[in-house]
Amino acid sequence: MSKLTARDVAIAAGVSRTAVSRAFRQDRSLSEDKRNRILEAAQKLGYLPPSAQAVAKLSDRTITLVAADMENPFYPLAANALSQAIHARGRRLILHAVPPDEDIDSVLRQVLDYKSEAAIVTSSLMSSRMARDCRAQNMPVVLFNRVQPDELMTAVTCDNYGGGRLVADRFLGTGRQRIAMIGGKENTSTHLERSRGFRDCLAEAGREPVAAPSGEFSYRTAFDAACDLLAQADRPDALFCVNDIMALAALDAARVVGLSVPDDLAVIGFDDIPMAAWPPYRLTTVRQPLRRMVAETLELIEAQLSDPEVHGAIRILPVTLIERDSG
Amino acid sequence: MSKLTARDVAIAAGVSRTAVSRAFRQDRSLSEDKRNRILEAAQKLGYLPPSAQAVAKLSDRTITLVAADMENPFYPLAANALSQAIHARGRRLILHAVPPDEDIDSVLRQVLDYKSEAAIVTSSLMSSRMARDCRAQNMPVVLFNRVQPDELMTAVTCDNYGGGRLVADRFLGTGRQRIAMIGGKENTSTHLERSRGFRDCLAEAGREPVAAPSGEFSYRTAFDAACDLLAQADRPDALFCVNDIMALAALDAARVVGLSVPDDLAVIGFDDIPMAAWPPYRLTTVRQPLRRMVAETLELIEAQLSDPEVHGAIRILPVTLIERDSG
DNA sequence: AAAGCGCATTGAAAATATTTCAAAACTGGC
DNA sequence: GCCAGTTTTGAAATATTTTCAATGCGCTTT
Repeated sequence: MSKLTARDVAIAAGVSRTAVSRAFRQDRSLSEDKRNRILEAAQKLGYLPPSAQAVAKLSDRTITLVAADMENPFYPLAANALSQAIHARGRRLILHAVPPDEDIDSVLRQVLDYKSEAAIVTSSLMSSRMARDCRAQNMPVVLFNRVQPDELMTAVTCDNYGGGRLVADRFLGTGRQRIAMIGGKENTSTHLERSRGFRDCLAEAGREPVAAPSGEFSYRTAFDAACDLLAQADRPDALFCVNDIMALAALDAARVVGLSVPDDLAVIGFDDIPMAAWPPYRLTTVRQPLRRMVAETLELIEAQLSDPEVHGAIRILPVTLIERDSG
Repeated sequence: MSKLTARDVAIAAGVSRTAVSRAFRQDRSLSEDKRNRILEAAQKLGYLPPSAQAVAKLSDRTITLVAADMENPFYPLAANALSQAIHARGRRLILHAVPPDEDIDSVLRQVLDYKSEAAIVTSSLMSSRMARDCRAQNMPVVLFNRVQPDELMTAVTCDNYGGGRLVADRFLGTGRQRIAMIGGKENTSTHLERSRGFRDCLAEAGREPVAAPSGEFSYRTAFDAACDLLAQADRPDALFCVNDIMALAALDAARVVGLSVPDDLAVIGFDDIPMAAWPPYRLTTVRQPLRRMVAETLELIEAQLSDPEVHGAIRILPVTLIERDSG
């Protein structure tokens, strides 16, 4: 078996040797159609030109994490857990920070150029087109803590819907009368799933939230929203905040207003960040199984690396209600 | 001016074209001596072989942040600020997470291989040898929030020593009698400088800390240390914690013990993380001028990129005492 | 409708880079 | 000092990349 050269690929794809060379550079003078045909043939044969080999060598054993929203402590926490697990498996992690207003697709384009072994995306949604491109280049992509309506997308997430239900259940079980929630950013899957579970469970008991302002996942906005809510005459006596940072803000607001927790007001959060356990808060919250989520994510990546046909797995991991003192 | 080829480098270095090609690969069949001579000549002429160009193109306009210790909220905060500033300048950031027990040198070796434009290092110390290698490859390295006794090292840090003095000054000015501190990890420059400033200023007033346990920069350890300290009969009435996370732990400990802040106990931290301003804490603290530190860091990188001879600048930026309610 | 123009695409040939291979230089025993 | 083995080297062979002229397609102009 002689060594594989560009000529072999050229013959397989029915083009000139020149075209093969061009397909691997950003050279625009090649029709999209032809390039795809060449890349496909090259992949089947396992051919890489020297320059691509140099790049591939760099990216070897490297996993890219695409993350935005590093203001929410859950994400540094997740990044840290992923980083450690990835290092433990003899790989390295590079993190692409997504600027707040930047399109995920443009970042993933970079990631594709870097050709790391795989990408983990914790931020926003990606276009189906980009998902297809990643698959075409054989780069596994796993959405972390996000789901997306795409048959072929792989994702790991906790049971956000079930978590929302757990909270509603608990409020109902402890006889809360005026149940409210503070939501996150409207178009995120975490916000949508958590509040849907919460509302569904309430609805089954013939109830509904008395208020549901948005806290935009931020301390400051949630603090203001909670102050508003608690200043009203018919203030809620139970408050579900769809993440912990907002729940901590709600507890602080309750303190400012002079309410006693959990007697006057029960507060439950979501995530179980370390601060939730701190003495002044002792926040009851829904714990995301971070270690398991990380482990599953890496497993899915391994699975996709060893068999490129594997797609579309969505792993939803169970959550637990951590009962502390706030509700 | 015709295009530069391997032949030109070969002539300049007095070797064959083959040798030039070899110098740029990991090929071992080339004497160390000769390889260095070739690489030097190539650098002077500005020659890169195609495969190296492909790699260089990837790294173009990319700055690497080498960070560990993402548990301390100051570092995600700094990473975020750096990320935004870097993106604003049309570059991108990749972050190499350093596993807790891993050697910074091995990580920097990777960074060198990736050949990004520059590196910012927030974690631990690097060896002089590595610093030399980075300079040899013309990659600027700026230490962020770290200093290191090396003539040629570039660093940006806040005035940790001065900040320590500010705190001591304030405790003395408000008539505190039993002044203590909780330190961080012993061998870090932030811990050393902050506590040295604090101690020096006390010493000038003929005083010294009544206690100075280590909180290891972590909430949990600092909380325990503070509980110990405050349980004693001759408990301190003023406590300097060398970072904010530990100061928040101290405030929580004071609350548990039933002390009133700031009457029974003054607590001052260092960093001014967002949580310090939260209502239940209202922590008085020393603010690091994060935006300016970021701006200076990027300026130093620009300066080094445009003139490789620039080295050894250490920028120490002034800190401010943010007076809130805790001391 | 036909000719003309500009642009994208293509492959042969030229230029360049990489690998192979055999020779030369060096090394460390004897 | 001489030999066997290893490392280092450059000429030649092989591979890749770039250049360049040719082709064809779509659009405008006549």
